[in-house]
Amino acid sequence: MRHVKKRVTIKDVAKEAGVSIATISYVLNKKGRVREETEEKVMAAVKKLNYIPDISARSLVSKSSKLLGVVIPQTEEDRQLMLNNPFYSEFLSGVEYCARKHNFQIIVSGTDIDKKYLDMALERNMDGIIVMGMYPDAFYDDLKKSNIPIVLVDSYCNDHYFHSVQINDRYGAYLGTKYLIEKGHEHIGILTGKIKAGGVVEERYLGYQDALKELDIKVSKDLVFEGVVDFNYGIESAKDIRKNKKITALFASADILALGVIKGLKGLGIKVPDDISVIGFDDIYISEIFDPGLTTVKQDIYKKGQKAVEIIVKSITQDNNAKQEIVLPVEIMERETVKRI
Amino acid sequence: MRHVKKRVTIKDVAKEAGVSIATISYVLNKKGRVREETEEKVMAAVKKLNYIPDISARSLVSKSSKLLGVVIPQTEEDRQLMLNNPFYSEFLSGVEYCARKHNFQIIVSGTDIDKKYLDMALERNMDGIIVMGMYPDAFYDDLKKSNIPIVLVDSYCNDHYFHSVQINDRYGAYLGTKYLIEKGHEHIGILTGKIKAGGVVEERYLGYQDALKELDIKVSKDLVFEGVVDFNYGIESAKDIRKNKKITALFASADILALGVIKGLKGLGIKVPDDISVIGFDDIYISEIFDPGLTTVKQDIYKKGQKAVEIIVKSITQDNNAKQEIVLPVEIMERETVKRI
DNA sequence: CTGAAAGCGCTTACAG
DNA sequence: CTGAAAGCGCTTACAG
Repeated sequence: MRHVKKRVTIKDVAKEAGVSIATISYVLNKKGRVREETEEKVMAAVKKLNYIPDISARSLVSKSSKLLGVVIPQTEEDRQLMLNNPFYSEFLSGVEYCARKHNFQIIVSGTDIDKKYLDMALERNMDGIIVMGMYPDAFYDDLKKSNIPIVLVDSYCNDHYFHSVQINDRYGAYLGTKYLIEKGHEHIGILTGKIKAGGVVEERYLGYQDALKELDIKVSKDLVFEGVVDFNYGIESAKDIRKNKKITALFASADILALGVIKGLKGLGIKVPDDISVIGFDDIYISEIFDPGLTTVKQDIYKKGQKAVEIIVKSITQDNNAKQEIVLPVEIMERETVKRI
Repeated sequence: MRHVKKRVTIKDVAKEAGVSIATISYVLNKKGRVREETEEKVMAAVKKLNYIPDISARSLVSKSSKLLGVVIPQTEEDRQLMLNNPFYSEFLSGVEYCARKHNFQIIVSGTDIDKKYLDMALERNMDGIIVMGMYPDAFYDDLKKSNIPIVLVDSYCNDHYFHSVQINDRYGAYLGTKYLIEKGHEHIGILTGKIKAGGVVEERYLGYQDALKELDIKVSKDLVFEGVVDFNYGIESAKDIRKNKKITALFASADILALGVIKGLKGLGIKVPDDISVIGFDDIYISEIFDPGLTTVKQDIYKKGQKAVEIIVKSITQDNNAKQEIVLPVEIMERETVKRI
């Protein structure tokens, strides 16, 4: 073990300033019951000794840690953070920046979706938890047992016990699919992750169906390409998509899938948008970068992160524990991957 | 303020198990001086009461927090985390995963590069700090004052006081440029971020020069396109690059720049690799995704994160404070953006 | 406006 | 093998 330098404590400051430790604490916490003259003495001593408070000690008595937990989904195979999907990176940027502005720090982690995560939150006296994505019901049950403020992001967990930030995924998918229809397409495939009850993926699938039904277009099973939400599945799916010669357009329920399938299609000699049109969902950063620029259903990912933090900050500072549910807007972002036919 | 549930403490467990709190602590910390029978009683009580230790309290006495700080560079304009550059996301995934395996949690943040960050590290009793990127000298001076284990990643801070993980950027750039030369190119431009003394960007610039000099190719100023390391500068630079009609190949000192310039060039009707060849550096995740697949100088970003954590873990567990400096290998990853001429 | 003191929940010599 | 007790560095009633 390395040698630990002796820490300058509140006692040292008190001695230096010639006051009690209580006074130091009052000044530092701006309780404002101290004479200006005393305050100056204290601040001088703090500066002189380069005093840095110990948050562990503070947290031990105040029960507040200025720590926010951020749970990011993991990839299925190797349980790493899903940060290779830029959607999560952008979200995280928003969270970090906003947290920093509010003097919170964030602990980022994946979780094995068991009670362990909650234990960690409790161990650390976390002031709040931002949970991104869907987890098994048991996870939410555990979360509920704590009374740490929790905001669920992109969760269709039916329980309205938690704060939440989300978009209307179903409506967004409807918009995207309808956009394709308006461009003259009738045989529209959907490229999607595993459709599980109550998740974002299912909602987007339903929105796709809504649009087709509205126009009396039959929703047929051989239009549905269901796999994993990652770039590789996008590439692989191209082979299957090619088999259905009727398809002229694709609604990809995530940009990362859209990007993958465009590459896969190209490998097969099928051009986007000349042969097949593709619309994505999310508007991640690289969708604009990508060539061709991806037409997509845009949501403000960064803002999502920001709002999640603000909800927690508000629920900590304010007395009322009113549940906050925010639904952010979506819109079509037209670029180069959809052709009118 | 929300009401805080009363916490189950070590005292409660002690009472339940009919032993002293010291014994509880010994069992939990596996100090192994407790009878098996007693241990069982303790574990039963822990389980029954669902006891969760308070890390703040533990940290207060043990001076160890099981917390690792991770400093990620920020964008210049808006001071957000540079997570839109996938390079940093991938690195972060590596760090998080490895930290989790070792029972550490990570606090991710940007920093305003002043003493503040160090203060935070001290406040939190962080067990280690992973610093990604280059900062002004003063920052390192501050870091040195603490005696928290610190590992510098991709820093050419000359001070060998810190642990470090890096690659040989100069050699990598040399390899990449030489690859272009071997493919028959002579007029090779370089697309780069701001060349500052002592940074990764400068090293890569030097490596580019090394390759040209070796072949007696003149390093001329009108081959250097210097801007910001982001996608947009890549796009914008295309206009300038076009002005130099002789250029047949480009060494981009970061994939994100390569991707941008390919798009920019295409907008100008210049095809890659048919009209101009491009090689990047880093091999970020989307370089493979990108169409055309980007030929690049590959480094193992994920492993970089992993190694950084391992160094810290080792320096904490082991007594000796031997400095560890790891240099990871680089290699050419051939894909579709370089043509033989 | 300021201070003495209790207490937050742990770990760790020390004693037995 | 186990316990009583001190102490980590703070905050916060309470008293004056």
